[in-house]
Amino acid sequence: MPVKLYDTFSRSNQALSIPKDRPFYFYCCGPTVYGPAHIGNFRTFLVQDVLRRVLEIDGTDVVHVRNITDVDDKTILRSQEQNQSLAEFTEQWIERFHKDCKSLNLLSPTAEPKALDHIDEQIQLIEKLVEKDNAYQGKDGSVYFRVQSCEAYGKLNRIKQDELKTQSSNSAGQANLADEYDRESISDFALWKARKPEDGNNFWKSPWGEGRPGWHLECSAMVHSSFNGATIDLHGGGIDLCFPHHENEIAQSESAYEKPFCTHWFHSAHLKVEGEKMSKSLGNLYTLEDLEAKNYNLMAVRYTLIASSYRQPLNFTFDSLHASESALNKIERFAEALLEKLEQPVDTDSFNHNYVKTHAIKDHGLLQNAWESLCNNLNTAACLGSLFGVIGSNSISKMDSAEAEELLESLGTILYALGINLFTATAKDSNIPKAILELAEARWDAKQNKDYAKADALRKELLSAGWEIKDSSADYEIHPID
RNA sequence: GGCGCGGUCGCCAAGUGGUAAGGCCGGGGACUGCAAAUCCUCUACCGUCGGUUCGAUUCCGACCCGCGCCUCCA
Repeated sequence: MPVKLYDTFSRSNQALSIPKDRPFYFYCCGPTVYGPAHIGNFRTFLVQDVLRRVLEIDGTDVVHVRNITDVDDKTILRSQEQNQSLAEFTEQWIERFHKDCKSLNLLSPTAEPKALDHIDEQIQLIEKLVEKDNAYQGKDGSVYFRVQSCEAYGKLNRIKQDELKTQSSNSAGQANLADEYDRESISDFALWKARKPEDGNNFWKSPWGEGRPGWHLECSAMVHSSFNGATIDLHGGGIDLCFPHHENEIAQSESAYEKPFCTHWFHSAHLKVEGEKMSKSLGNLYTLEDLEAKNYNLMAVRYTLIASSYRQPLNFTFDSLHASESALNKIERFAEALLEKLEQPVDTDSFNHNYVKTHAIKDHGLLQNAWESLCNNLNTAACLGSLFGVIGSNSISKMDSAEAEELLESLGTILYALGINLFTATAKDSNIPKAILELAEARWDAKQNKDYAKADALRKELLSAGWEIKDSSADYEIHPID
């Protein structure tokens, strides 16, 4: 089934063209590693991850490259503040990023090139651009891309060059004026940034003197080297990268190599938190660590971040996290019921291993609609809607073992596409004070002895101490009240 | 000013030219000593005004409101 995706370039839904003679080339702009990634960053990476999974289930061999930007103003500045070498500094955040990716169940990219490992290619690219007169060295020693030399500049964002220049006159453009004198045109952007004192030891040699690569250039060079100079099939990133970053990538690559840079463009919308734009000052730049500290299941975080349209801004709220937890729970009950239908019942612990994977199935059975929704521009909301429709239809009550097995495979495939593992919520390991444990134990004893008055009194006492008791038939649990 | 997105039940959110999926919350019920959990069950005419049409929430136009990018940013 063809996978359709909204293509930013053509501004329309397009069936992705899958090459027949080679894998599908998918490049994503990855993180700049100057600190922990926040959930907004992860939204983009998660959406890309789901797309990749859908393609793979569909039988497409995907080469997924996601770079790491390990040199820029922020990484340099922060490393110096920490008295660390740039490499030392970025290494810790790369590790942290990998850890976070793992806990969100993101598949590892096929390759993860780092900008600093590709300085040579970047210099070669600049040389090419200088040679072809697409670039020049400015008065400050930096090398700039001559936007005027690229007729097609602006085609991704549908911006006209003459409009770009006039932008300096409006409020948004004011900041641009600062270093206008260094370059020919306000819209020219840096390919190579000349060394400055504040860069410390962080500079590299180039034909234009010491300095460091510009951000836009890094991606062009890494795309080129990662895919051996081929035109790539899909390029992804947050919507904010659409301009100027991706526009600049196109300009650099197409000017230098004289062939189309990329066929489809894939941008995901941003995240708000509790209705507000994420920002440090508002204290709402949540990291996974923050959410874990609040005892949220990271699978619910994943669910929240992928459950609605990736093209729409998403308002991340704690309400939505709770809703996701409940929804996940509902899916778990459904899976559990299916597992019980099997002739040789499988316990929930092995569910993910046995079923959440790429089954080689053509027919998704009851979940065919759910699957088709995913293929239709990654419509995860409709997919989940179909899934819950099946869950609510009570269709499993009459199922035999074989039918349950089949549905489990379909379910597992859909969950794999979404990257959702079930039954991952770990018992919240609160440190329960001894006194509370004793009270709870006393209450349980009273209940067993049918001394309900005493049991209820103890429950109340526990409640006022901030602890809640939940009974099952054979046991009880103690939870702190939020 | 330029480019772009959106306004659907209390919240979140799909969708279609023929009278609107789903999730959460809430109400009712079952079950349970109670509570929790679980299960069953209930609730919308789609921003405003025009137009096209046999018929529009879905197409077109205007307007109102909200938002993003145009500067580092997933």
